[in-house]
Amino acid sequence: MKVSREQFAANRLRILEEASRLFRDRGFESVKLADVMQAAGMTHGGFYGHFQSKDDLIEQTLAHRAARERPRVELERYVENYLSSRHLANQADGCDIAGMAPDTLRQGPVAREAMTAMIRAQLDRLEKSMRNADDPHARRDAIGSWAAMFGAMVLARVSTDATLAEEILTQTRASIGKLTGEWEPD
Amino acid sequence: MKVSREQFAANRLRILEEASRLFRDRGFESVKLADVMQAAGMTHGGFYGHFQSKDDLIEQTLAHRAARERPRVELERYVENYLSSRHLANQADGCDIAGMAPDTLRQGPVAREAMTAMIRAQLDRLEKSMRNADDPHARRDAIGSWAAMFGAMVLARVSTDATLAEEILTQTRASIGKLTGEWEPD
DNA sequence: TGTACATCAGTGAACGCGCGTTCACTGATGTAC
DNA sequence: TGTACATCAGTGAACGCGCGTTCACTGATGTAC
Repeated sequence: MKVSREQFAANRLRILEEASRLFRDRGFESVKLADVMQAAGMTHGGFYGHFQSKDDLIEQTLAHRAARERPRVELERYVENYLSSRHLANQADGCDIAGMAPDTLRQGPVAREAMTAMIRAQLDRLEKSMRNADDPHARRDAIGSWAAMFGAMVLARVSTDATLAEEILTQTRASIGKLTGEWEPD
Repeated sequence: MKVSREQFAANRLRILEEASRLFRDRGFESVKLADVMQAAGMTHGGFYGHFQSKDDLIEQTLAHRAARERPRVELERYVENYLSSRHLANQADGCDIAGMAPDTLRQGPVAREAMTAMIRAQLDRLEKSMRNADDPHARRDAIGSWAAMFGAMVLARVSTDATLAEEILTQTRASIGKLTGEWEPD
């Protein structure tokens, strides 16, 4: 049965949002189109009214999330939240880059282009949030901190050892603190 | 045609090594068993004489590489090589963790257990290589540095923008230099 | 040391499952008059 | 403002391709005598 124009547009957004959550949680490969459509409250046949293929969905999901406006952050709190047990466990609602960049490594140029835009935006955003934002070293500190945050989250999520995972998060937090000199100097 | 016992053992090792290179380069999913067997100089049918399944191959490949003896490193040079354009481009011969941890995120507990062992060994190795190895902060610096190195390599490899990729590597290198105080203090 | 035979590693064709994709159909939307 | 009809978003069964897995077969290995 046909739906209204507004409902059609809403359905498309719903698919993109549910896909984004599922992809972050379980990766592009193991998430089936039927899973996405079911999560969006439809059956799988309707998928091709919205997207050309699964690859197209992956690309559009990344582009959709990349285009999202994001608020300016307060750096210290952002780092704390990012490197928290809550974020470790909550992949579906967590960082798009931590959740999808590992899978995007194996995707084609279009998907990787969208992910590159997300990374670029994230680095710019962090740089502007640095206490020393006008300092020529702000960019270095932003990149170094972000690489460590992202890396720590991926390593901690791979780990089957909860103690090791927590240690990676905690020590990376301390390490960024030392790097940026923003808290707990030693 | 049957082969000698020695040849059989050699073939198994050859499969594991070729699988490791292919998996690092292209990931677990897109590498087909036929690709692995062809790289090892055999046809795909012989695979099941060595392994129970593709998942079994993935697990044994990780365990095989995790069991490898690794030389003590000279940290400064190790970081330079790790965060180099050469390592960026050369995935097949590069770091096992950078090459396979992103894919292992989506694997079962056995594979993730083997990857966890690799991460643990790598952190211990780096900690012992720190200039301040006896300092209580050595572990923090090792974890912070490694998270940044691993994260930077994955982010740079996802990037379709070569300039951004190089910037991530260079700035992360500088950032680790500042963190560990081992070179180029500012 | 040589011969006969059982074993079994590797071959390559064939199978079959999972999942992306297609398609005939339904019935609500929205337009023409 | 109401009615008739064309459009088309969504349904769910069916299709078919790719690739992991199986299997009958081959011929070299290695053991028994």
